[in-house]
Amino acid sequence: MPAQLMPPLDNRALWAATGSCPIEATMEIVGSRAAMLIMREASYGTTRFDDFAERAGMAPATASAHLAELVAAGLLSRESYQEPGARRRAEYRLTESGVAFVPVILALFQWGAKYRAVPDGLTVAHAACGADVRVETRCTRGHEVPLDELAIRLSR
Amino acid sequence: MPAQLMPPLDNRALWAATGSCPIEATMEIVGSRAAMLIMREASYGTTRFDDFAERAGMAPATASAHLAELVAAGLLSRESYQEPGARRRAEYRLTESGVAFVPVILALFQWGAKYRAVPDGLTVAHAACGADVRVETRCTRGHEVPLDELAIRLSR
DNA sequence: CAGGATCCCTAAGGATACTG
DNA sequence: CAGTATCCTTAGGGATCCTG
Repeated sequence: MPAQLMPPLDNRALWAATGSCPIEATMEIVGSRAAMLIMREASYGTTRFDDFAERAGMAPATASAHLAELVAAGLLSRESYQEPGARRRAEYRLTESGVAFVPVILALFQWGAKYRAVPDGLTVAHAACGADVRVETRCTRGHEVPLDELAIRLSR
Repeated sequence: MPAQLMPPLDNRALWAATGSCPIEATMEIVGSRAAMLIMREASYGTTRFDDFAERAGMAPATASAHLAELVAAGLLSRESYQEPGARRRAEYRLTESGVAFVPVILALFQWGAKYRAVPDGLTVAHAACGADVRVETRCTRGHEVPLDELAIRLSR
């Protein structure tokens, strides 16, 4: 039905020219289910160790390992802080590159909501105006780009 | 630095209300590196078995297993065809839901290109006008939504 | 609360070889 | 070309228990 997306090309020639594939590089960091769920939680505002483990439904050891990896990869920051009179706590927050990762989460969310999850489920909204949010593919000239009009190329 | 994204909330209450998390549901299908790379290839226009295995750099058995899974999940279609005088071939193409998955690929691409891969690497362009393409978060009223103004909610 | 240590176990996936 | 079959290794990740 959808004819074809982009002319067939030999990607390996392209990857060879640049040294690495951005998608593969990304998948090396968040390619596991656990890492992606941690990023989901962080995107929802979770900051505490136990909350990550509990809400993402994983063992503390798993949460620990993946939180450390994501901190090392620069997507999360770990700061320990202490409110006066309380004990020390650690908190994990999205860094700038972590925030930049949110569109990935959103794209996964959007696809799953449409093709996998129950209808009338969750939506993501623009807090300021209340309207639903979706990810769009748009070019720098402002056109919304149909998915069959994408072309990959070397930028130089 | 990026303060926080969305007010902290207990997602489990939300997931319980709807039955499943769209992101988890999506990760069950394409949560493995191999499956995602197959989707990358399909998005680039690869259609033949051997090309998938070779370009995604995986053993034929692995390619076989994941192609079958993705066909079963409805993201790819498998058709065998026969050009007159030639032998039968099988070809895998994106279905409608497979095309809808492209923004995920694009978001991963965009993040990796910015934070992981070499600069001056690959870009994705709008074939019709030549300008670079990126994924944007935009609400239905047309605002481009800063990532710290997203709010998740139950749609009913 | 925020983990570290240990154990175990299964599934993902590479390598190699073979077939219609 | 489009796979199947077999073997084998590793990493992901659950369960449990312990600690500052």
